[in-house]
Amino acid sequence: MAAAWELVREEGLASLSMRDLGKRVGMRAQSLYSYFASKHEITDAMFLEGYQAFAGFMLRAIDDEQLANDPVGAAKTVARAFVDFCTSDPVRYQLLFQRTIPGFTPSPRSYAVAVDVYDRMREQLATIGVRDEAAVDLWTAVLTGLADQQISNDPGGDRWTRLVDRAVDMLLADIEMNTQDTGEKA
Amino acid sequence: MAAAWELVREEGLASLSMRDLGKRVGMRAQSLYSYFASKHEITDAMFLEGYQAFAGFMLRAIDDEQLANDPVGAAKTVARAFVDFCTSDPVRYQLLFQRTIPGFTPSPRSYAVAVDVYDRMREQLATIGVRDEAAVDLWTAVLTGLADQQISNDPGGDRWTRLVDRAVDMLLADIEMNTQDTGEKA
DNA sequence: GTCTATATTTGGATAGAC
DNA sequence: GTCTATCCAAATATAGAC
Repeated sequence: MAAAWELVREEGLASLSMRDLGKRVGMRAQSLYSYFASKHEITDAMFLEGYQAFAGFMLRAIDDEQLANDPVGAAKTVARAFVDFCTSDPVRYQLLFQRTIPGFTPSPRSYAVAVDVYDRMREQLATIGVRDEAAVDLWTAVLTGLADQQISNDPGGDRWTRLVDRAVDMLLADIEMNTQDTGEKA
Repeated sequence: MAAAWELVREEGLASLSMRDLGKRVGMRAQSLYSYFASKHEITDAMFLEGYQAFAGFMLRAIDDEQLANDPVGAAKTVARAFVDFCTSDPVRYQLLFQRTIPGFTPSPRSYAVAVDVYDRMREQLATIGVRDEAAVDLWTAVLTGLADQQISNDPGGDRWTRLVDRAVDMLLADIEMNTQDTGEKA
């Protein structure tokens, strides 16, 4: 798996081949079939690993103390964690969030894990005040947009990532304005 | 070219092959080389066509009257035009804005056209009040983010595109707050 | 578990006849 | 301009020896 990640970071997701992977780990491509039944299984394992890393990274990002004492700061911490996760590994970002690998569909098992991770992310967003569907969708769009522009147009730089805090202030102001206050406690 | 667009919309950008394209236009793959020196030339021509369509579509989107009488409405018109252009043809979006086609790099000539189009877009953004670099970058990130989520997670629907007007209000409020007013006229 | 040998498919591209 | 014939390369995958 480590060799596979190395390779796709060097050559791109679409260029991963059994031959290259075999060479990288010091064997023939055919020998890999003792470990994975197909190339698809390898990609699927990477997909799964990526989502597990995502969940771990995001859940470690904030602690209860910041959440209680500094909700806006907590929101920024979460947002920065998300964008950092995306930009730190563009190929992983492409595999997890863009799905542009020709012909790849995650297995039901991996897909289920991904869905579960999204559920936990939604819970985390709720804790920082991003609750209703439209707010979640806008939050997601803005942060993936920043990550995407950063990766596409200024790889390795910070032209877009440095806008994350500003974007969070913008989003929170918008959410406050657009949330129908029912007068009840949440 | 029309057949090539058809094919990539059906099968994806990466799956475009000379054989398929030949079949679609009623000839052998080899005969296509009378028209294009290579497959790369075809992709490059699509890239160029895409940017020309983009420029035409965006420049037609607003008229001077709306710009003068209703600046916020004009901003929304421009934003909607952009997102509509992106979501109306996901494959073209991928070719023009995502650059994930394995091995494709636009020719200098096509690239120059793309750069020129971006310059004109920046001028258009300036007319609706999006002027300094950070504002342009944030605007771009938010709208590509919406388009991207729409294409990836709700193709054919409107879960994200319906947030465009709200996003523009959000952006304009943010830009007004973050622009250092020098006290001079622009 | 790893190898060699091989099957099979796919796709870009060229040569040369007509 | 279009065809047939062909070359070449890359890639997944299987069979079977060791």
